[in-house]
Amino acid sequence: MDSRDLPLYFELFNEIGIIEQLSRALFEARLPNGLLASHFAVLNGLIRVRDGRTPLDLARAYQVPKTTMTHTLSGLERHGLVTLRPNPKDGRSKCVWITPAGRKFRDDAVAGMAPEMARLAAEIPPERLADLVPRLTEIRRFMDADREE
Amino acid sequence: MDSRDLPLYFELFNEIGIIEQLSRALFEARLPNGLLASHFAVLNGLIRVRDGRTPLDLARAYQVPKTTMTHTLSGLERHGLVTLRPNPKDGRSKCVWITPAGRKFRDDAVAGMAPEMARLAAEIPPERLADLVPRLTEIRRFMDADREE
DNA sequence: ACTATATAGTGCGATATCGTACTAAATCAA
DNA sequence: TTGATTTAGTACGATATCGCACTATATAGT
Repeated sequence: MDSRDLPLYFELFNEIGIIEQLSRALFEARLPNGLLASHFAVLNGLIRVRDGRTPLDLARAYQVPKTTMTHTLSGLERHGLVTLRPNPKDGRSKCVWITPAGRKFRDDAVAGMAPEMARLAAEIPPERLADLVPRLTEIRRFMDADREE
Repeated sequence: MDSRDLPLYFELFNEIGIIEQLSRALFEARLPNGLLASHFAVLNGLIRVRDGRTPLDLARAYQVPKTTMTHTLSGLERHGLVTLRPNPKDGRSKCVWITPAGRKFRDDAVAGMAPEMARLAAEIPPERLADLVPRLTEIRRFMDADREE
């Protein structure tokens, strides 16, 4: 790699970091009481992929230490948004199930974000994202795979 | 906005969130002792833009509460990487200056990341970023401006 | 000038994140 | 089968992040 290209890669991650911070702030401003983006992300994954997965599966999916996932799940359970049951296939493990309240909470959060997304869409139309998102996915996939070596 | 476009925007922020997490982990793995990405980011900004700015300026630049910036700066000062001096133009305020040690620390961190960036560059060549980064910048600028209303 | 308001930084408490170490259960090795 | 190793989850402690409230200084209104 030409060393003159290095700043470009730093700039990429810099922009991504700032957007992440802004989007998280935007998001959390619409979530009630003690619930954060991390809680929403887990609920969202339980619906988008499937529920019944183990805490460790979820920790790997979200790239967080398992202790962090334990903490996040305990918060979700305290709010009645998920239930933890023993894993019938492994006595050490548990399975995470989303509750009706959890599903409603997630749907409401998504609906609440729609106006914000519409404001962004007015500036950046979907056609421009159709090209952008796959490129980010490509980068994410590579980094995710690269990490495991 | 067509409601069918909504998932695309969620996917955008989802990808950005994951990449941010992976890049931060990659980055912090290369930083010594008690120093995190937040510390590096501040040092980097003091060099990229200029030093001598106030803590509040920095807090705004990085979209963090001023209490968080106070904490981050105290950590940097404890490690001798920045110095805080009274602001000659405002008795309530201070100015943040990077030290030679801080400059060296930042340069070393950048150099240490070069191999990681090179691995990414082997997969995603700079030509593809040349187009990607400005688009992210556009989104970031809009969100940043939108936030202040 | 004097008062009211706004602003810069910090102390403090609450919660989040994460590393280390531990327990219990599963798997592997012989 | 038995003992060693691996794995799932958690308890605990350290630090990060952030909101609230406070002090000191600056600015605006009169």
